[in-house]
Amino acid sequence: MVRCSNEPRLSWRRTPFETDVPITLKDVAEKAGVSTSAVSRTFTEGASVSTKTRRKVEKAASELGYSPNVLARSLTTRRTQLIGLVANNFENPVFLEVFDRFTRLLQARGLRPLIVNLSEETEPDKSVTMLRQYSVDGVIVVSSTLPEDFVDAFRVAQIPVVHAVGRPTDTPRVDVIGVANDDCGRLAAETLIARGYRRITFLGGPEAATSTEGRARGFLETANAAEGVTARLRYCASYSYAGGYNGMRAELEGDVAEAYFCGDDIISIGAMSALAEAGKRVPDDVGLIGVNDMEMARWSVIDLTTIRQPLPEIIEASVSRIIEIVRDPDQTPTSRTFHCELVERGTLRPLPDV
Amino acid sequence: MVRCSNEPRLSWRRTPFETDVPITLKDVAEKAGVSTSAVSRTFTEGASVSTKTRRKVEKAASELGYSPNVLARSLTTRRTQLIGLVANNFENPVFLEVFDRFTRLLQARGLRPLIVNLSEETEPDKSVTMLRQYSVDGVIVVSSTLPEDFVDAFRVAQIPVVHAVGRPTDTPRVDVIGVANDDCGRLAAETLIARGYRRITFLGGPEAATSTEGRARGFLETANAAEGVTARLRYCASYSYAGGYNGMRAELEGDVAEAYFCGDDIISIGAMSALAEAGKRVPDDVGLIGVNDMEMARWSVIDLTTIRQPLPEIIEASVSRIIEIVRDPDQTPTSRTFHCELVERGTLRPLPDV
DNA sequence: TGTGGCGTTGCAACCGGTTGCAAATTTGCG
DNA sequence: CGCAAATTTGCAACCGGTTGCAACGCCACA
Repeated sequence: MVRCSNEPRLSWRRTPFETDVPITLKDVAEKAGVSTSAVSRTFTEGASVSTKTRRKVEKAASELGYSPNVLARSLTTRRTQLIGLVANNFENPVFLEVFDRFTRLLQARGLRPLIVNLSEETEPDKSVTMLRQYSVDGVIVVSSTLPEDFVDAFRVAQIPVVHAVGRPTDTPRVDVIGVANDDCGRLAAETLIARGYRRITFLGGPEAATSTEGRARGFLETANAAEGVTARLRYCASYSYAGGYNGMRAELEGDVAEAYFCGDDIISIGAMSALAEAGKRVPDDVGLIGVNDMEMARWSVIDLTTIRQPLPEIIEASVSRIIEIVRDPDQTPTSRTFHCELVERGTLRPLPDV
Repeated sequence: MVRCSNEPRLSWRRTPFETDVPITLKDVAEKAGVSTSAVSRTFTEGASVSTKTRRKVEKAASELGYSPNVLARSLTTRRTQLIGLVANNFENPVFLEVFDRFTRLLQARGLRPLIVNLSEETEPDKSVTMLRQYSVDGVIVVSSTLPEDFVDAFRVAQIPVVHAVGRPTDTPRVDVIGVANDDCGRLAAETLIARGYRRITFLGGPEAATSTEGRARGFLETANAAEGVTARLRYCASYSYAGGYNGMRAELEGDVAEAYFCGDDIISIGAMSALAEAGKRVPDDVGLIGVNDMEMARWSVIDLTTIRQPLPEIIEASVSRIIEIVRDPDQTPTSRTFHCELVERGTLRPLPDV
């Protein structure tokens, strides 16, 4: 390999980016007539450099279009500024909003998201290896359907990890940011009952998802406590349109309930489609209420009544938290719980007249 | 900093991931009783190692749970296996499919996607710096609305770049993979005219988007060549639900056309919502045809007639191409053009009886 | 047994940075 | 102006790997 950074470059114009070989510390040091340490320190917060050399270095650096190589730096600082963003559901449109927010927030903090798509991965260790090879500073697992072993694997591997949209508990094994799922189920049941629905069903996500269980519990608790209300459960194969669609198709073969609490907005939309195909009108024949309040819920073709999960807040909290843990890894994991609220739109019948 | 990899570890069980400090080459070398070079070569394809040492090394490595540090390696090999994935539209749900496919494909090839969200970035150089600091091997720009300066900036910075979903031309400045946008516009116009629509309008994306111009051109060409057909144009502010919604709202204030060719499925859906709110039925009162054939287009609540852009193929081609360019950067940029096809669903009136 | 050839091995330099330490310089103060 | 303290600087080692090169061991063949 030929390094020729010392020889004059051939380009007729000397703009920062018209160089053939990446500029290194050494190039800048030479040009500025100082040691490489001086250059390094100029680019290191809080290091000791006189204003004079700093100016010389900055001049040389900007003339050469130099910017430090984060990866080389990471070798000694042990910080890559890389954050693994692990997800396993690319079917639910809400995740586009989620990625949008995560990527912006991370970028704004000088971090870079390294996406890991676990859609068809079953080996926790493999995903750990994938991220360890890149020495990510930390990992944000954003999923409520990923088996616990996955997030556990990061803990065991000593990689700082935050589980976003996970299930908060009193003594979590890793940091968790999520919502009170049972409250969410309770709120749904209360809302449906208040609307006068009597035969109601929870059309949940995958039975194994951490979110499903809590929502089912809260829903059933409240429903069973109410006079004359019968509540049932049905799980969908995934948090996706197809999941909701097929779930509702199955319902349509039997006794259709008066209203459904869907485990996610996307399930509601799938259900809505199946109902439409079967000639049932929403909300006239069947009521629907979802969870999330994703962007699409407010589209007027959808116009979905739903329970808002404060995703922006959850995401912000996750990013802040991972930064904290990276800075000081010896923290006891904590749960942070956000609360849900009802968002009224057009898929439930109005409150009965008093 | 204290390195203590030589001292016995304290954990009661010796599983690969229950170590406190990341395992390095040296650890493995020591344990296997060989030099670090031997270890390195064991993990380097095509290097010269005897079967005996290879076995010793592999044993030690797996006992220690060692996997090489890609970033450290990249210093000498000049390959990080990192691919920048640059996008600026996180509002169009089709991008979730796009990300899903890209991330899977890249992972399958041993590459890692580094997402860069350019939603609110206006400085091309900044995005270049962001990616150069991480020495990405290459960049895939996936957008038809990003100003050309951005992808140009990568070219100038000598970073291998592929522009996916871009506008193919005869002499592209960077590699481009996309569709024949004017064919796409032509196909739309032909389809609408065949259905007997006479007053038709192109409800395009942002006027500055590379895709919009070609589609408009093909659309107008064909429409103007047809007897008794009048065609108009209206641009939407963005490829998003809101873009389409507001675009159609503006239309509704004037002369509503008989049918609309929407520059993207998501624009169709926005338009559809605005129409529904105005009490217009699709396709009875107004016809709609989109572009993309995104997942949602087949949802029965949407059921959108559309022109399919072969995204899976475009994405596969983009990944293959970036790998080629990374391997051999001195290639003349080429365009690769895919063709569109009509997908019939429920938002156009049927063919008139013959 | 001697010798040539080949596959394997380790040394040491290097990739692009950072950082502890001691030397060199500047500053403050009497 | 002299001297000690504070600040700045460069040297050199190191981060975790790779790789050119020369030395090594082994085997075949004469």
